[in-house]
Amino acid sequence: MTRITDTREQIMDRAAQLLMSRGFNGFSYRDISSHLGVKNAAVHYHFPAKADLALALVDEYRQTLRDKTSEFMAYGGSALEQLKGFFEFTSRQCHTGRCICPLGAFSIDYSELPEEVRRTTADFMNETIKWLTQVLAVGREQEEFSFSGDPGPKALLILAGLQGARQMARINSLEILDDVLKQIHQDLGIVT
Amino acid sequence: MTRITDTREQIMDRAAQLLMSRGFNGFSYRDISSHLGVKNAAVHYHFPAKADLALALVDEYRQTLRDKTSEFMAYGGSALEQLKGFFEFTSRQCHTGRCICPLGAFSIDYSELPEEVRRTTADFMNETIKWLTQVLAVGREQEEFSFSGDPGPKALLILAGLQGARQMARINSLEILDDVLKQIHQDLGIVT
DNA sequence: AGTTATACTTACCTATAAGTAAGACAAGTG
DNA sequence: CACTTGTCTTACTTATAGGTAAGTATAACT
Repeated sequence: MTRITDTREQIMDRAAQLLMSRGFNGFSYRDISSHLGVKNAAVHYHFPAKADLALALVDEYRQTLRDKTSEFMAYGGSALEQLKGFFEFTSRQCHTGRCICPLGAFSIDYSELPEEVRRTTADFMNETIKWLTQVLAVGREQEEFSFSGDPGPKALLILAGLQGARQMARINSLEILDDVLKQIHQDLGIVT
Repeated sequence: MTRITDTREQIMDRAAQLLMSRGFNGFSYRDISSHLGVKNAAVHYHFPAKADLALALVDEYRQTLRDKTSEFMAYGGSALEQLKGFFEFTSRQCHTGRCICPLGAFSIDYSELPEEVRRTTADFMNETIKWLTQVLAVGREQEEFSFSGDPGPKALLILAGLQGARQMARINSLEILDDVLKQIHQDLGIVT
């Protein structure tokens, strides 16, 4: 009774969860198949090599971000709302066990990944940077928040801060992410 | 003619390099032994389990930091110099291929690590946070730099920013680390 | 000279990983 | 009805990982 691509979606879901909780080299096809109650080869049927799975995962993640941000990129809008949405998304992911960002998960094994995965991962990162840079520029223009210097490096610091906070939160506690988010707000002059 | 503990030191050196370039699960005893021209079991002789190696690595790293900071923690001093020393140390590590900070390397596999390694890693992180918090507090007191809010969260943001920047630099380029460092300076009101 | 400790090597073991080839079976199509 | 297509299972292969037990060489100690 399994619907078409039903298993495929389930594989993706489980893989995404595993990727963000253990890293790319931290889970195996067995972890996926046993959880779904299918055999190992079933996963290989949908994703012949693990690199195919990696590619699908990063693509899916990128598409999600694109859907959420494309409207803003095209027409502008409330930068503060975009920012808050992003922060909440990040926070919620961590609080549901998906503490490692896909970028973080892949960065460790980056040098061993196939070229296509590397390119897609890098593209994803650059899109994110570009988006946040514009959000910061627009938001300062509209006086929703303030900061000194160029929006580009500022965007990098915020993204790196979130990335690092997620890592540190794993070792210590999720409080660290909250503190870092609070500090980012403070540095942007956003009253909470 | 191998001097006492000579091989042990070489193992540590190579392991540290591998840890910071591939992550803890990204290298094997074989990677170490083949590089040193010894057999696999020789590494096991010095570090029976990989967890023992992990412990030694994080301990060594912690000791390094302790040596560099203990004087400051005891008597105070120029916070700006401490900060610059830390930044330069980080930057130099990345530029010599040791892009992944040990904390970052362990954070991915954190949940699978033995309790002792986890505790030591967490201790190391907390020591670093404590140190940077004090550096920030003293530096603001002495008007070497400025920022708003508590030193604690600010220290977290800076550490997380560096941590994240190292990851992002792996995917993109080392320029990202430089940009993030520049932005941190800017946000602290340090003129470069 | 004989014993002991150190620092290895040789030769294994077990577990698990990714991956593949071939077959089963159901649903739909000409 | 025969045939194809999509989706899986069974039953492997190959490679590598961490780890161990037993033996060897060398220097140091008594």
